[in-house]
Amino acid sequence: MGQRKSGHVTLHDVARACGYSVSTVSIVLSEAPLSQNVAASTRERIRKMARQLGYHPDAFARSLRRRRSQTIGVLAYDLSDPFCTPIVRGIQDGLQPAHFVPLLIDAQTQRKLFDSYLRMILERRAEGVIVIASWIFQETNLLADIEKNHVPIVIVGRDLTGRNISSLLVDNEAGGEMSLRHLRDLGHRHIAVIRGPEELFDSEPRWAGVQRAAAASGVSIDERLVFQLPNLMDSFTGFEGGLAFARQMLASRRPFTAVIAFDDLTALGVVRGLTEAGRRVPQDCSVVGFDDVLPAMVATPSITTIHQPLKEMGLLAAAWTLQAIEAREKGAGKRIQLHQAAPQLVVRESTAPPASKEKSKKQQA
Amino acid sequence: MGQRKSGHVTLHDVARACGYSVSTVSIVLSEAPLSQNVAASTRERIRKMARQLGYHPDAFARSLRRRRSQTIGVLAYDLSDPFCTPIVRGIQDGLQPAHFVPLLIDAQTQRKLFDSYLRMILERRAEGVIVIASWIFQETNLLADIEKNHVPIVIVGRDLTGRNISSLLVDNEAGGEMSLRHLRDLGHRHIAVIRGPEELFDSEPRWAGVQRAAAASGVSIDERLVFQLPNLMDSFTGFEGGLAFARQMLASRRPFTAVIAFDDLTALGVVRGLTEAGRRVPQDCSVVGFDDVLPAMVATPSITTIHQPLKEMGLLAAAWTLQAIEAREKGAGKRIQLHQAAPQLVVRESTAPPASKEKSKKQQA
DNA sequence: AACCAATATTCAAACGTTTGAATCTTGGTG
DNA sequence: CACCAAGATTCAAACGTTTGAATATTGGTT
Repeated sequence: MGQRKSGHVTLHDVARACGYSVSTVSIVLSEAPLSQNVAASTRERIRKMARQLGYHPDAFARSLRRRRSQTIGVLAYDLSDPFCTPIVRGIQDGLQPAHFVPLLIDAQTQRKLFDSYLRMILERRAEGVIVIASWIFQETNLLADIEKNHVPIVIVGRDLTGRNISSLLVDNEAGGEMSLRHLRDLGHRHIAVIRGPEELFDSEPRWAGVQRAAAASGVSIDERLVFQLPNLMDSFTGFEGGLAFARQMLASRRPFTAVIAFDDLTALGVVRGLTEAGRRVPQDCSVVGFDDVLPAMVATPSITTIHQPLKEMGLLAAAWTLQAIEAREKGAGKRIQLHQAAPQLVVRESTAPPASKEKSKKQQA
Repeated sequence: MGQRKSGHVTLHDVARACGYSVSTVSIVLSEAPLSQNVAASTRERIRKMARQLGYHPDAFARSLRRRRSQTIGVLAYDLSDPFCTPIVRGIQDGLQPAHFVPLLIDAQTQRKLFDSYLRMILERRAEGVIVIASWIFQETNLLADIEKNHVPIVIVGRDLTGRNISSLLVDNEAGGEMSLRHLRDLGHRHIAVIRGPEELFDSEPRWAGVQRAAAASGVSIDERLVFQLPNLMDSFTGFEGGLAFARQMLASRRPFTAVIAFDDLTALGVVRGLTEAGRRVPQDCSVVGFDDVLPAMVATPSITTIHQPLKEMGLLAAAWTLQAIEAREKGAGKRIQLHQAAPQLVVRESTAPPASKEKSKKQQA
């Protein structure tokens, strides 16, 4: 009935329907400070009518006028990677109390999409941007655009403080250390390592951590048992890489009793490869992953891994973004921060002490 | 430099900078039909200046004026469920060519969040809504609101055509049949079944399919080998349920050589339970899942399952929504549709013929 | 009776676009 | 030289809000 041209009920409609001016209605419905001055009876009447007509304020008009979008762009490099979703959830939860909404989109590991969606995010006047990144994010040209528009940006999963961007990631090196130390404590001495792809930021520090812990605890790592995943990678090539390397390792007949895989999917690939060849995990060979994503938890044996506090990282990313926005409003200069979240060793079923002391016997069979 | 009060470059800025009126600049930059009448030289000049200043049209102002948001609200019941993400990807891909953007949010299986986010979607004037649903979506009050605002809506994962909503889901019954027939063809006769939670729409038809195929192929299902998952469920309780039931089945000492699990996570739980008790999959017991999500693929043994064409379903959902929007513009009445996507059996490592004992030996023939 | 301070409500301009209608240039034609 | 049709550009109103300033309505003091 009250609907004029647009399919939506507007302030105007409500005003006309209850005989007050648009201003009054607006003041009441948006609970502006002035609404204290509005007679309680009027308030009641207006509210009732609004409800009755099914009025919802138009976010566009409101944002245009208030110059606030209440939106944070969230750009995930690959939503189907189980790594992303807990972070996203943390972000959403962190934004909600401030009445901000994430504008969440999936770059599907394609640079082209990434770019065009980033532009879209700017056009929708996001007040901040959170990028969940990995290799996809190495160019700076878009950053320049963002900077030009003074939109605060936080990146999770990479350290880009060098390019003046607040960054949030797990302490990869500590995680690497943990995995090696765990295996060492179990008694392993012949440990294979599958490093991450060269392009991926996490690869280097994890490997460094492993090496450091090895040196510190007197374990030497046989170079011939160190592999590296190839570059192009969606969450699935990790699995395939793990599988391929496991086969390769076994074929080389070089003895090893444990594998440190770059991430959980890689670890699962390794398990597959070992199982294929008749090696049992963990009795014949231990495997440890990294990330602690769902598949690692529900596989049998479940994968011992290095847990990343993903949800907490998402929460923090949201908090930083909001606080950067606030700072900008107050005219405060922007402050770039870095946080390395503490990883945590989660011991599950895929690791155990190495078989017996006569290692070669069983393993070469 | 050109930026006045807002942090953003506006049409006005561009106009002033190159000495044309706002209208002209708008016409050129938005490639309106009138822009054919604009001298090529002016066009060039304007474009160049826009680029130089870093102008991006304000989506709010544009949407307000054009009365189009170019946005489809996408409400996922649980983004961290690996079931959701492929659908989301399909939706996003289906929307892109039409220059629509999904406003994607995660209801986290909470009705309260679901409601408040749905309102938010309406306020942001989404031109359509796609709900990826399961149990969470059983009330109609919100639907009424949506209807009132004439926003087309499509639901994927449930049949709500009864409530006048276009629905898109897998043919659960066919899937159920497939899983039973697969096991039967392998020679299994003692098959346990774990049904889905009662509240979940999929549960019933899958079970019906299993029963139908059983009847048709002369396999009888022992009622005492039929279980049902409890109601409250995030994607993880499926796993726990499977594990619990596996233990229970084994404890009952009732013989069975295969398990049909409600979904992949449940299947993985079953595998865990069987393994715990020393039963090998598939040599001692076969397990089949449903959905074909990532964890089923990367586990060892990989899980034989019923594949849902999730991405295609997402694409179709997007197409339907867009076409409903178009129809509404043309004043055509709304048409509600139903599609049951064809599932597909994916044979992997978790199923095999039953161990050849007394009875099964004969039946293999 | 004039004045004041609350209290209650409305005006009108603005946010950044788009677009139908209006205006201003042209050069070409009769 | 008056006239016209394109061709090129601009006017001005609108989209649905918000908000500082203005106005109208009270009853209460001097």
